[in-house]
Amino acid sequence: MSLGCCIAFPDWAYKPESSPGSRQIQLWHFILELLQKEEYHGVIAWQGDYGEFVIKDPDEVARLWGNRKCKPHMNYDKLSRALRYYYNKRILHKTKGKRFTYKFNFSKVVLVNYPLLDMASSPFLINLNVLFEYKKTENMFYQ
DNA sequence: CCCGGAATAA
DNA sequence: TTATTCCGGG
Repeated sequence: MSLGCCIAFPDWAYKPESSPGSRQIQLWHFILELLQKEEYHGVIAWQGDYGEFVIKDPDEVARLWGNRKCKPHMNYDKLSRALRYYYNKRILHKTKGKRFTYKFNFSKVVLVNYPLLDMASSPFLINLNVLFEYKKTENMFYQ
């Protein structure tokens, strides 16, 4: 278990993208990556309910994402379409009425993995469970 | 802005 | 399969 500035991630979550067998960086993993770093708090940050985040600078997030994926023409319109594909996959959902605001779906995973934990008491454990969901999505890829 | 269909790519 | 691109519609 590694400890970041304020969020704890399991060690497997730090496996480099370039390691053999690993896929290309996924958007929602990238989002978590930005959320984890202090220097991007002016661009994207946790805000409101647990798992809820706000894209404060959509153009910049799109630019960063486009930069990572070598897609220089990336913009928020296209990035948000990719985020919308996560709705059916139950990775994300929209916080209606709040501009540029989305929320990670982790409640179910919390119940599955930590039935006795109080979600409201530990933000970093919730983020941990987001990554457990990731592990499930990736078919235990990192295990 | 936000939504989701459709075509296409890798 | 996960986006990317384009886009009509609310």
